Amino acid sequence: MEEKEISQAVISRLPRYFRYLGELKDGGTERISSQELSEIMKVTASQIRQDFNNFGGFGQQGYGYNVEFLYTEIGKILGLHKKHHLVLIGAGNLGQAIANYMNFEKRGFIINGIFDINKDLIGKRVRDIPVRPMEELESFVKEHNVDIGVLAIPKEAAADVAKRLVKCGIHAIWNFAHMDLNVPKDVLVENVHLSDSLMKLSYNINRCGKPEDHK
Amino acid sequence: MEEKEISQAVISRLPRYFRYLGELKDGGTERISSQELSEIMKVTASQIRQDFNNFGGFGQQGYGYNVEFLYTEIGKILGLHKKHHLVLIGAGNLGQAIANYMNFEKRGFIINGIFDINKDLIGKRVRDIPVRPMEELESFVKEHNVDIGVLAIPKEAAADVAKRLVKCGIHAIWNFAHMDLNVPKDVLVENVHLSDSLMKLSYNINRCGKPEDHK
DNA sequence: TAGATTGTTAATCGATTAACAATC
DNA sequence: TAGATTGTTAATCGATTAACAATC
Repeated sequence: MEEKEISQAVISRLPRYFRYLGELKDGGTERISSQELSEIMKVTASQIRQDFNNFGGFGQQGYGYNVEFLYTEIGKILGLHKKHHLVLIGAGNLGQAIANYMNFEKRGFIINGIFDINKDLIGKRVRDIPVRPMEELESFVKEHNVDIGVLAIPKEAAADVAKRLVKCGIHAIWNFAHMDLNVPKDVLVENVHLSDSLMKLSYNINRCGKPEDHK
Repeated sequence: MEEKEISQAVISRLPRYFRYLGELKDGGTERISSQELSEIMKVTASQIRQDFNNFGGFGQQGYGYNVEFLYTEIGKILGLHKKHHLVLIGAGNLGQAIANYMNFEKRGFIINGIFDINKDLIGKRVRDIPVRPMEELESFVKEHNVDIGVLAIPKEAAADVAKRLVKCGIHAIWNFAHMDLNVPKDVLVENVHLSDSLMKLSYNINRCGKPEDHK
C-alpha cells in the first residue's frame, strides 16, 4: 500500500484535535461536522477535512463525523492505544514535575525508572518510584523494555546521557534540556525548550504592544 | 517606516539562533558566515540570511556576521534587554520547577509573585518568594507592574484564572495548562502543552519504527 | 583589485484554502 | 428523493531555497 508521507504540520495538529474531541465526547456530543468543529477550534473546515483524510475516510457524507469513533481513531494514529515505557533522567524539580504531571499514565505512558546523579536523591521515591543511581541506567533500560528516555537534566549533562541512552537501544528522547541533541538519524527527539517558548512570548510582547520598539 | 509583518515561522527560529550564537560567543568565535552557521545548525544558509534580513542588515559582504553583535541584536529583537515581571499561578510541582528553572532571571524574566489556592502552600517559600493566596492576585498584579502571567495549574482552573489576569490588565500569558485559553485578541498566549508534545513523539515512534502499524 | 559573502530578487516547493463532484 | 456534508481536486498563498548582483 502507498505510504504517503504525512507532514509534521499535520501531526502537530493531531493532539489538539484529540483534545477537543475528548472534550466533546465527554460532553455527550455524538456527531460533529467539519464546519462545527472548525468554529470551536478556530481553524478552517477545509483544513480539518484535509487533515483527517490523510489517514483515510473517518466521516460520512451528509452526516459528518462520529465523535467517539474519530476520537478513538486519532488516539490510535497517535499511538495511544499502546503502552510506552519511559525512563526519566533527572529527579530535580522539573523531573519531579514531569513524573507527577503524569496523568500521562492513563494515556499509556508509564515511567518505569527514575535516575539521578545526585546521591541525596537516590532512594527517594517520586510517585512511588525510587530514584536510582545513573550507574544502573543501562541494565535497567535493557531489562524493562524501555521506549522513551526523558531528559530533565542540565544541558551540560544532556549530550552524554543522550549518548548512553542511544547506545543501549533507545530510539526516542523527550528532551527538556536546553540544547539540541546530536543523535543518529534513526533516533527521534522531541524537544521542549521552555526558554525558547518564553522568548517567543517576549518577542510578541515587544512587537504587539509597542510596534516600533526594538530599534 | 514600513512595518512588514514578520512570520511566526521566523520568530520561532530566533531563540535557536540566539542559543547557538551564545555558545559561539562563549566559545570565543568572533565572526561566522551564514554558510558555517548553516552547517552547525543544520539549516540552509539561505534561510539564515533571509531570517536575519527581516530585521535589517546584520552582516557585511565578504566578511560574514560578527557573532557578538548578532547575538546582542537578536537578544534585543527578542526583547531580552528589557525586564519582564511575572506572576506564577500554581506552586505545585510544575510551578516550582518553573520557578527554579528560572535562570530565566538572567535573561530579565523576574518572578515577582507566586500564588496558589492550596492553603498548605501559602507562606511557603519557593526560591525565596513566598506563596500568596489567590485573593491577593489582583492587587499584587496592579502594584508590581506585572507583564506576564504564568499558568501552572490544572485545566479546570485555567479559564477562570486567565480571565482574572486579563481583567487586571495582563496582556501575556505563558500557559502550561492542558487547554486552549479563550482570551481577547489583544492578549498574547504562548502555550506549552506537554502532553501534545509527548503525543507527537508517540506518533513518530509508531510511524518510524514500524511503518504500517496504525491500521 | 580580487575574493568572499552578504542582501535581495526570482524560482520552487509545500501547505492552506476554496470549490465542487461524489455519496450518504 | 432532496439536503447535507464529506472526500478530493484545483487554486492560492506563503515559506523555503536557489541564484546572483551588490559591496565590503
